[in-house]
Amino acid sequence: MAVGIKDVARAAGVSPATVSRVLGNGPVSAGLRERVETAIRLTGYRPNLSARRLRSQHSRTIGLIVSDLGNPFFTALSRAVEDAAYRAEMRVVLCNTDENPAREAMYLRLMQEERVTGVIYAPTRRMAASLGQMDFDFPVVLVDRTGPVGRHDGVLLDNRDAAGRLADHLAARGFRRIAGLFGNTSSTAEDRHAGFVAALAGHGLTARASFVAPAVAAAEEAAAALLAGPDRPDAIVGSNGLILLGIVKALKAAGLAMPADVAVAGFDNEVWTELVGDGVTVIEQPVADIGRAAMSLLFERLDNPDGAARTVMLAGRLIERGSTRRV
Amino acid sequence: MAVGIKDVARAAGVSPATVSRVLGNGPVSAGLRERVETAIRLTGYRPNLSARRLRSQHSRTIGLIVSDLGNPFFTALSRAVEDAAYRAEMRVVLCNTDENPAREAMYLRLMQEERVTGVIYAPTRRMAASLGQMDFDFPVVLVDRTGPVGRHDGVLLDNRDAAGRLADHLAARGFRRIAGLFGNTSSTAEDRHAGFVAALAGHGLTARASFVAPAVAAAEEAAAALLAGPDRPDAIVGSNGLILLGIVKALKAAGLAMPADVAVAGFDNEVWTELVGDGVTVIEQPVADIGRAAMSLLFERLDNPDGAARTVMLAGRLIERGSTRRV
DNA sequence: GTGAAAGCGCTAACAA
DNA sequence: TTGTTAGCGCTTTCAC
Repeated sequence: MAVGIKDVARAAGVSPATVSRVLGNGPVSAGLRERVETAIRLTGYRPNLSARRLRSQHSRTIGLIVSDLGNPFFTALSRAVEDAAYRAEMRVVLCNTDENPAREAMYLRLMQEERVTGVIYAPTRRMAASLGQMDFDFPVVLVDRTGPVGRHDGVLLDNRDAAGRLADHLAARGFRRIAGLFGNTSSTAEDRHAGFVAALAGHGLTARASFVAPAVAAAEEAAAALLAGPDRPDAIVGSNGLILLGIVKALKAAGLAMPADVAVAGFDNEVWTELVGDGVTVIEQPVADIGRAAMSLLFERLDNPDGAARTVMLAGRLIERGSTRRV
Repeated sequence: MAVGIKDVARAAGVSPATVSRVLGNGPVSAGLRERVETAIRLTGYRPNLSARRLRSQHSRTIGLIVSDLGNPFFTALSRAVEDAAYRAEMRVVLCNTDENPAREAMYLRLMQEERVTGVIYAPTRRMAASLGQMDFDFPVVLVDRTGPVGRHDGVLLDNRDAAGRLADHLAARGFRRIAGLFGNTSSTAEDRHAGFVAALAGHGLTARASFVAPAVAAAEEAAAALLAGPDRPDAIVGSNGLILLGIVKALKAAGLAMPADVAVAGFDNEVWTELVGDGVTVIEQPVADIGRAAMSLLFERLDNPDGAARTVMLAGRLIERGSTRRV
């Protein structure tokens, strides 16, 4: 059998409580502490986290529920969150929903059963809608996407502004028949769509926007249709890194050049965007800041459960590259 | 307070044991089962997994320890593992070590404290070496990288063969001054190096190989040095997706064309590889198969703890693209 | 098929 | 500072 705290106590000639105190940095005299520590080493004792959590009634665990770990934005986010958690001596359990509401519901349930301390969560639009009726025993901080107003803390990019800047940039460069492909699962894509449409309208332009599954294949298909159809756009925007990738693939498949035939721009400064052609113009998100901000909000909420919900909004940065050069 | 099994029992007019049986699909009469189920719904009962695990002495949890979630290979792997786990009604806890042995040790310890059922693990070379002395209370299946021989089950790509195929391909295409950049943290990179060197020798060629940190920036730097130095190679190979990316970036920064100035090839069929220039020649790994195989090995090991250690080796697939076209 | 009782490994409350 | 005791929420005997 596994060695427990009692075995250690026996080996050190102390009571289990003393061992527990050593483990938890409680008040123990130096002499006993040392004896216990050697006993721990000798016996190869490993605490049983289930027992500890059950008894102590706190899990020191935060859940991070993201919609797609294949999206580098979320991998980067998870790294930031994990670093912050580690500094606070917390564990993080990482959950990947694949934009699937059923999986979101499952993980949300799991978080309750694990009795996590708090959750950082990027909900699909569909789940965000039901979030209003749900009750959790832990604080939830929304990242990247919004939920019901005033109910949860959140941190987001200023999506309308960023999308507007993208639109302004294209208009300024002389593009006129501008299309946009937006994700159909997130509030974020909606916000980007809204900002995009509004900004183009400000230039007297009408946006041709469609909503697609936020995945490479779906975006590629939609972009291909756009390129093959009548009145081919002279610029296409993608609302996240995956969609942008699909657009670039479709262009390549159609044998069209960027920006000579069609300009391209979008969100997320992924590594490949500076590699294809003369680079793809993108909005870069301050991912690490987003992660840190989410953790801060979570910790503050734990300290002060009854304060008003807060939303932190961060600005994106436009990186101009060859894909939107004036031709 | 949270509602527990006793509250449900009281609400249903049964004993806690009966509720537990309903929860665990134990033998309960249809009538009572229904009463309990409605009581569960009414009370909003959520099981406490810590308590359940403590009492039942099994966690139904498998740990997946990967070296870099920013590497699409591992994101894909985690998806495959999670799917298989889900089908077996198991949870997976996903741990990202960033190729950092200290983090590996931490997560390995955590897995023990969580009393996981088993672990699937991609160790750095450094940790793999110490793995021989370590003892775990659960089976460990190594993926992508080897450990001490005969000690753990494992599933790997046939790395020597795949690297050899890459070398053969380059030699056949007429490249002669061939360099390779290999990761310096994994047995896998070593195997690829060995296969590469051996195959080139078979063509009477000498490989110029260097080992670098398996990350984009480090690879870019090393590739830049290679390109700027005397006797510039006419082909460079990268031992994983991240390194390959660094090489391509360095070429771009140096204003060199692919394959006109330098041919490029490597491992991992990441999306961007078919996008830059006329595409990059790569070895594609059967990631999903690797994940599934790892889970199978794990489950079989749980059934049969004392069988001999097994290693499953899978073949890679060479995808020829423009980056190695004969010029 | 059902309930009563014990106890998983630990920490917290209380006493000394 | 240390030990004794109780009990976290659940599952698993064991009896009936």
